[in-house]
Order: sequence, then structure tokens, then C-alpha cells
Amino acid sequence: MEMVERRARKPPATRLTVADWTGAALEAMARGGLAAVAVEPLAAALGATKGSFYWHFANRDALIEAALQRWETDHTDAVITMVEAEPDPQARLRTLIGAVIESTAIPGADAIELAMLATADHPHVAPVLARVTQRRLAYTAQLFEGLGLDPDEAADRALIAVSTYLGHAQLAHATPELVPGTPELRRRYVDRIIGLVTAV
Amino acid sequence: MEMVERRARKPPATRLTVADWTGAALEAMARGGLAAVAVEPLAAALGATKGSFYWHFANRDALIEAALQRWETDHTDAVITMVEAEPDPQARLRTLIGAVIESTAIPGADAIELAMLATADHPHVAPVLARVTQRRLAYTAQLFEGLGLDPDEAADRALIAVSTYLGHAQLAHATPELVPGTPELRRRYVDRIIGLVTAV
DNA sequence: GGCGAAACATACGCCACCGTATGGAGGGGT
DNA sequence: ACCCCTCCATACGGTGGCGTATGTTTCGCC
Repeated sequence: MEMVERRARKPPATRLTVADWTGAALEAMARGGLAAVAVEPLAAALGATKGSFYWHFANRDALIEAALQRWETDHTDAVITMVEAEPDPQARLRTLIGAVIESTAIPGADAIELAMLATADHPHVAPVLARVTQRRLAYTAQLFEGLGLDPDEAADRALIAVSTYLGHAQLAHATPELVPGTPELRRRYVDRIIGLVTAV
Repeated sequence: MEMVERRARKPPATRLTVADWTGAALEAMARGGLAAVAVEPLAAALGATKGSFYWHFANRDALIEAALQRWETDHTDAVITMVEAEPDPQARLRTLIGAVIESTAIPGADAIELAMLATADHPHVAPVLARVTQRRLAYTAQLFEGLGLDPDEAADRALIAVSTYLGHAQLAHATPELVPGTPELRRRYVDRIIGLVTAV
């Protein structure tokens, strides 16, 4: 979430940077998915033309690759570092699950991630998705091991927990009316998830 | 899964029906998502031209609507009727979860559903998705109530169960290497899911 | 203050797809 | 046998996006 901010933002009237393009690409992806990462619309949104774009990038694919890479580095461990502030594994797990469930409640928060899941087949998306998921699973399993579970059981529960998050994100996006809508309901819901997923 | 089979299939050499077009649309959707439901490619795949298509349908949107409606009716309660064969609620829940998890292991089985989730914003997709999800949640909650849980708790657990399925389907599609790969591992995994989700 | 390169605009050809217009084939009914 | 209505092919114009080619500005720098 860095802010390079070379000059003005909306009507640049000045030169654009690679970060401007990747940033616009990620915004477009959040709104309309990978298909919305199109050169000419992005140029229009930035107040420029394709001439600018094709100086900074070889083609559309290069932009996609750069944007995804930026997302991965910007995004990785954003939650985890927050969770690590908690003392014991139990509290960490609650913070983690609470945070990710709550994130699905604020509209557009997981838009890029949902867009990537929607385009998981894409050759540039797949490896990013695999790495992020792998990291999440490993970290979550580690939390469960901290609760005293053996590695097998911890791995399975991590898979269940991550699946539950992904499915909830999907539901919150596709059918928000079928998902706990108030903070209190969500709190109760998170409590029940934790209760089930940490059951002895 | 009916087979109308008017005449020959691949090189029709005869007239096409609405079902031919919606069927081809669903196949294309399973392979390439909603974006792959394109008139001219479909016509080529059916050995016809656009002239045929625009006689049966007003436009591409009408085809999408018809295909989605067909999917919803063909698809609804396919699993549920199988589950209803089981005697007690406990066995029903196991059959249900086992079946849906196993379905994510056979490639392309949930392709259309994943494609719909990937395009949940589409005005024709959203209501279909909402209805199907609503039915699933209601049925799953009913199963949990059959186990003696009060409605609130049953609803929450149904949401958790459905979310877990959706997330698992997502993972199995995006990163199949991170998901239980053998029938034995999946059996153990399903057992653990059931153990957690039915915990007292 | 002029020069060269970096950054951008303009204009073009191309492709894939949508939708329309219009002209046939082909089979049923009488 | 004819006709008509169903079904389909052909041909066309239009749109949106990709990539290239080639000017044009703007800046750093000496």
C-alpha cells in the first residue's frame, strides 16, 4: 500500500510511471476482473494514450504480470504480521479468522483476490495463487500445531479453515444476503467457526 | 442429463434445436467460462453459422439466460435426491459431504458452477446462484436440525459447511496440488470435516 | 540554448465478435 | 405439384481491443 504519488493523480498532466499503470491495472481488476485490465480503457482512465503504455510495457501480458507480482508482494503477510502481535496461539487464531471473515463484509476488500480466483486458469495468475495459498495453509497449520495438534490433523484443519474462508468470501460476494450481515451476527458466527475448528 | 439426440451429434447435417445451442453453451462455459459463450465460436463448433443462432435466439444474452436456466433445473437437487436415500441424518450428512468433496476431485465436474461463481456479478448469473445457494443452505441446515441442533446453530453450521465446500471446490480447481489427492486422504479429510462440523 | 534521449500522442492495420439484412434450401400440408 | 413457413447460409457494417509505426513534446544535461 505504498503511495509513490509522483505528481497529481487523476489528471496527471505529467509523465506516468510503471507503478501508475500497475496500480490502475489492479483497480480495474478489482472492479471488472482480469478482462477489465485492457490497455486502451486504462490509458483513458489515466488520461493518457496507448503510446504511453507501450513505452513502459511490451504488451498487455507484461502489465498483467507486473500487476500480479506487485499484488503478491504488497499483499503477502499483511494479515499475518498483525496476527503475530497476539500472544498465544488461541488468540492468534481468533484474530486471524475474525479478520478475514470481517474483510469479506467490507465491499470490495477482497475484490482482487476474488478476481484472481475467477481467473485461476490464467498462466500468470495460477502460480501467484498457488504461492499465496501455500503460505496461508502453512501458517494456519502452524497455528494449529501451536494448539498441540499433530501435523496431520493440523494440516487438515488448516485446509478446512482456509476453505471456509475462501467459500465465505465467495458467498459474501455472490450472495451477500445469505451471509451474516451485522457485526454481532458475524461475531457469533466467527465464535462458532473457532469453536468447531478448534474442537478437541 | 437427458439426451434428446435429435439426429447425429457432431456433424449434424440437419436442423439444430434450442437444446443444442444451450447444451453447447454450457459446454463452452465449462471450458472457458461465460466469456467463452460466444455466438460465432459456438456456431462453428456445431457446424452451423450465426444465421441459425439468430433464428433460435434474439441475441447472445438470451442464449446465456436459457443456458443458465437449463443448468439450474438440470442441476437442482441432483445430489439431494441421492442423499435422501439414506436413513438417518448422520448418514445423510456424511453422504452429502463425501459426495460434494469427491466431486471436486474429478476434473471438470464443477466447472460450470465455478464458472458461474467467477461471473457472479453478471445480472443473469447472480439470481441463479442465489437460488441454488439458498436451497443448499436450507437443506443443509435442515440436516443439522435433524441432529438436534437449534435453528440458529444449524443455520450457522450449514453456512460453514457450504462455505467449506465452495472453498474446497475453489482450491481443488486453482491449486489441486494443495488438496488431498488420493481417495484415502480424501476419506480421512471428509471424516475430519464431519467430525468438526457435527461436534457437540 | 541547444541536443539527444525519454515519454508520449496520433494514426493505422488487424482480429474477434455482435447483430442485421437478405436470400436461399427443405420439408409438410393440401 | 405447388406453396409456404421453417430453418439456415452468406454477406455486410459496426465496435472494442491489441499491437506497430511514426511523428511530437518534454526533460536532463552540458
